[in-house]
Amino acid sequence: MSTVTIRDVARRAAVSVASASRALNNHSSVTPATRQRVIEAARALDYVPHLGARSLSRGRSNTIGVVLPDLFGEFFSEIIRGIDYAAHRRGLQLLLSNMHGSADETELAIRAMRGRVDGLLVMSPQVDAEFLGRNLPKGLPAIVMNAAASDGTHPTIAIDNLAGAREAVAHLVAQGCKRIAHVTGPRGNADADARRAGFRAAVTELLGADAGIEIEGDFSEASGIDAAWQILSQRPHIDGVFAANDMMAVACMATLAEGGMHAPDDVAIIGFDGVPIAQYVTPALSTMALNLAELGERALEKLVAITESEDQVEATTEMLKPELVIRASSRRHA
Amino acid sequence: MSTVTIRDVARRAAVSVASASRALNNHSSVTPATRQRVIEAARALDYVPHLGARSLSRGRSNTIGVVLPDLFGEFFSEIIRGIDYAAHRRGLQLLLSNMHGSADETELAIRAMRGRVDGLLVMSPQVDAEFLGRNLPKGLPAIVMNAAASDGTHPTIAIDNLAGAREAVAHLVAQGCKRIAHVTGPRGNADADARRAGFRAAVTELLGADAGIEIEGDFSEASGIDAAWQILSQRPHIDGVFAANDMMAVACMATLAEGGMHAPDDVAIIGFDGVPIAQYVTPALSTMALNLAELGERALEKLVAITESEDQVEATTEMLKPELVIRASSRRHA
DNA sequence: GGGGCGCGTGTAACCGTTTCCAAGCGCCTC
DNA sequence: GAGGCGCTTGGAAACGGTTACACGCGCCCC
Repeated sequence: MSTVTIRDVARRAAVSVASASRALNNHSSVTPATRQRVIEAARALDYVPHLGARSLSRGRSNTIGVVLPDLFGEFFSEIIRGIDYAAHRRGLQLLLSNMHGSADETELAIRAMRGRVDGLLVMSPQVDAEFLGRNLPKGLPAIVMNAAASDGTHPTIAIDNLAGAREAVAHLVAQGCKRIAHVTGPRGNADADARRAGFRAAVTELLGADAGIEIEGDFSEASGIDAAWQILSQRPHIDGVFAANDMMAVACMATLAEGGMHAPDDVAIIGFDGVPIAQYVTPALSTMALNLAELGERALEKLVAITESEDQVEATTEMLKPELVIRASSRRHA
Repeated sequence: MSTVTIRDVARRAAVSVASASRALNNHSSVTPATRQRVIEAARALDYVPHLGARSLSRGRSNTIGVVLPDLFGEFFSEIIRGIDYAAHRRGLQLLLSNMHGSADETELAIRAMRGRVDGLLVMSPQVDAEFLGRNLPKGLPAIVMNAAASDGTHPTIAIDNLAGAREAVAHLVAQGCKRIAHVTGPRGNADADARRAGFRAAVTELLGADAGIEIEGDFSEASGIDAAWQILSQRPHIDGVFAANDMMAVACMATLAEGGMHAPDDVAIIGFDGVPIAQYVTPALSTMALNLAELGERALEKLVAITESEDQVEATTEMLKPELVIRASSRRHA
């Protein structure tokens, strides 16, 4: 074991551990001579401070915890990238936790963070505000990303799913679609539910309630394929598809093409999220684009801000608005 | 602060901290009655153990550190997913570090792990074995993923880039390609260098040295686009492209199509890595597929194995062989 | 020339757990 | 009835750092 402690360093430099600690941490009031001796001793022994011990005594760890519902796919990897980028700039480490879609595990994951992180970034679209309020440790700064609703005590950064979904539908209608299918996300998922609600509202308003049909999906590639088969068998024919995420949109579009329905001429298709893959499929996928890396980055910055400010933080809610990106998959030659 | 410690619990249950600790950890020899009292007290106070303190006194953290060169793109997110999957199964946490492509940061990242992790997973294709040998803490179990060469003391899991590149070229030749371009990865990157070497060897052997040209890339989307412009301006025309990763292949293929060179008829294209996106582009991209999630998973399992076994571990090297996946982008109607 | 002040250093307490060791206690056995 | 054993419990020492506090010393200033 690289089990050389600060005591060894102190002994070799012939000073007390206090001085050694001070010298190594660039603290005030250490003679240049002592500092030099200590640093040399540390180098000679190849001393590396034990960060666990340090954080125990300092009361802070320079680490922030990230609790995500999953690690699968570009959606989350983009968010992590944004978080990491901001964390790196501030010299913070990331402790990652994945609750694999279950509320029990969310609770577990959150508890496992106690005493190891200075703050928490929680994204958990399937638990509600009440749950978070009950489980988030009292004194630990936390940012809730994209929750069903704010619990009223933690700042929140959420995606404006409702507005996004409405805009997606409006776009399809503007392209001339008369009968639109919505491939939904899983029930109970806050994002999915909000997108569904936006779809319903917009369709009812613009075309009448009968013009919209919902096909149950779960954000997965497989469910996008299933949805395509259902669409192919629909009568009268569907001429517009709004999928609750890009992954389903991509898979659905490819499968529809196999079945003879080609975008954009036979059917206009739009997704949600704006993950990188969307621009490489053929035809390129229209989408309600989110800057997920920025979402992660902003969440971390916000967390740092409340960590550093002493005074009570107010539970503000920031909204991230999706941006309509029109590509070939929904562009009608009108 | 949720600053209730085990002392508070002990006091409320009217036992010593020792007994409290034993009760909470399901230790041997605590009366059911005491255990009950302690557990109730803990619940009443909403006690959550301070894991930093625990790991200090226990000498293990139930956390493993992951040092990656980057967090960008599907390549790494797939690896992380695999690691997470295996870690989750064993109740381990993940401390993530990103060295942003620099050797200095690698050193920093590794040092920042001391005292917080029980083992290390290091992937760092741009540093050599000597560097790792110098920087990896002596007593800390570590697995090197995909390094230039083993440092002889740490077990290694590496990708068989050489064989993969040869197979890719052989496939293009079998499709009738006579003049093949290789869009390379960045120099100094072990994976990139090995793929380049494999390309050279295979081209020379199968078509003669003149049949191959190398176009410098850096694994990024942008460099795939640049490469396409160079290919479009080549005389005589290139009829096969082997890109050092899928991202460049995808971007290159799309740009070539804009310039009038369509795969697979005008040019056969194959990538490397087998990231998910490859199957959704049009035409679907042929690739040398790696099961990256499995790579991550195996690395973690191996790490756990050496962590648990007392005896000296031998520095074995495991090879992950890429698998040729033929899709439309390289399938000639021949 | 003595009191005070500032500087550098050391001693020891502390962070929150776990765990070694010793001690109390009841019961069985010889 | 005493010795011993096993079970439960508590005190205290770790783990490896940081830091409050005290202390010695040289200097300046009145």
